[in-house]
Amino acid sequence: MAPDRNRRRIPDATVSRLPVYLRILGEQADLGVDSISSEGLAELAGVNAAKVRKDLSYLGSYGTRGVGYDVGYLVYQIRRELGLTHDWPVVIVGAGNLGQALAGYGGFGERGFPVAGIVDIDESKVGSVLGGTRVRHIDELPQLVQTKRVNIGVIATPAVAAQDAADRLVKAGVTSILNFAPVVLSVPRAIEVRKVDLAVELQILSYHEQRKAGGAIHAVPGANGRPVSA
Amino acid sequence: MAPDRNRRRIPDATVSRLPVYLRILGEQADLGVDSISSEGLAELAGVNAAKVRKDLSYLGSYGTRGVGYDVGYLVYQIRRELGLTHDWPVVIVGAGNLGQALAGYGGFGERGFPVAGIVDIDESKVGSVLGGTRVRHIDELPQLVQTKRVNIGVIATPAVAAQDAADRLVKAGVTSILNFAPVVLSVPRAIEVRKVDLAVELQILSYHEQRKAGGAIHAVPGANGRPVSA
DNA sequence: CTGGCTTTGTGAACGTGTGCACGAGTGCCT
DNA sequence: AGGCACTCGTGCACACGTTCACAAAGCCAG
Repeated sequence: MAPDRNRRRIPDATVSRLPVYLRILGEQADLGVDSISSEGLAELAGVNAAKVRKDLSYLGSYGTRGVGYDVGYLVYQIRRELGLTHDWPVVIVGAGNLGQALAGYGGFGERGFPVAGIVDIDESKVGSVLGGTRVRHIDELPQLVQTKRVNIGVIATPAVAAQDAADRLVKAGVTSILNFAPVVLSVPRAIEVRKVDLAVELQILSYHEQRKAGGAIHAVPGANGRPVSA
Repeated sequence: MAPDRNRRRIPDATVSRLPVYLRILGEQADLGVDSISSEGLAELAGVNAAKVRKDLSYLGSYGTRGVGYDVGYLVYQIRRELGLTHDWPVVIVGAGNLGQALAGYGGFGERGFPVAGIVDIDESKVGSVLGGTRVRHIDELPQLVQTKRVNIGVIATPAVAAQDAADRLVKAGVTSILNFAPVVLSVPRAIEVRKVDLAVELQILSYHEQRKAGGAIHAVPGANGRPVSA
């Protein structure tokens, strides 16, 4: 056994599943479960057991053959790998509907992502208080990012304002962005961007619905074959 | 059956990109652009040009060599393939922070997913009006789904209530679910589920942040293996 | 201590997705 | 009319992700 194998370079697909394992393991720990098999974890996570084992193997060999994984230790290792050993304050840009909901949603702070601040470009929104945080003007962004050591920015602006928000975030020193606006952001290579687009998700569901209905759309009685395009 | 149907079976990865192309094409159309090359579209979508061409080829050969794609026609074809030729009313379960934001966010209706209704299990929330829609009690869900012909349900409840919400949606006849709660839902195979988990997204960003910092820090003593006997 | 049972960790096969490179059409210009 | 510049559509090779299958490793009973 090499003392420290190259545990680096975890596949993207695995990284996106680790948070799911982490949440489940936390729940199990709360239930008093202190050991879990790859199969048990797989069932709870809704994935294949071999996938769980391979995913966890990227962290190192933390399981015990014939027994399973120690829940507490695994939680610790995953948290370590995901960088969740300390909080990551986030700044929200945009105090509209979504920004308000995000700020009001307590889940962020609980999970290690406290809202360091909310900013908006609209003067009329500045000063109001959302989820215990006062809305500040976007010009205060650089100062906010620096004093609170914020690395992660959340864009909750309308589409047209999103690129400007991104530019400001990057300029202020943020290096990761979670973007809720339906736009493709243009940012320097070094900036990590993740996008959450509700319309896209719904349209994907629409595709599958359309597919199910594909043969027999109830709304078109008597019409056989495909509709004639005008 | 029409032989035309054989061409169906679009890869998942492509399906998830079509909405992005669609949005961009719509914007271009509004700008008066009536023809676009795969390279132009690729740039706007932030992807590879060959990927765009391959993606669009699954819809059929709707481009013109030497010229590009007719924007209007492509919009029509993508909308058709995604099943966006008519509206898909959605029902939102959970009138908390997120449910309110979703209902208040007008973007749904605009993009063809009007909010047919919002339901909550909490009597005290029933009756209030969000985004022009009155909150109803969850017991009215089956009736709502049937009268408004809803196929898509959105779960915006706390985690503990999500599975129950899913069960009710399925029972009411919904066949696609967009889940915002951080739980793995258990539903019949035929039900399409998509999950949006903000904490997961943030944790993925955290991983990358940790990684960036990781190279410099690297100050973990005794990182080799775990203690032999517990 | 030995044998049997359980579960991990991983090599290998398979499937999906990506990107290059180039043939095949298409329109424009001379 | 013919050549040329341009761009699509796609075969192919490679990268990535998933799943199977099994040896290695640990635990327990007797």
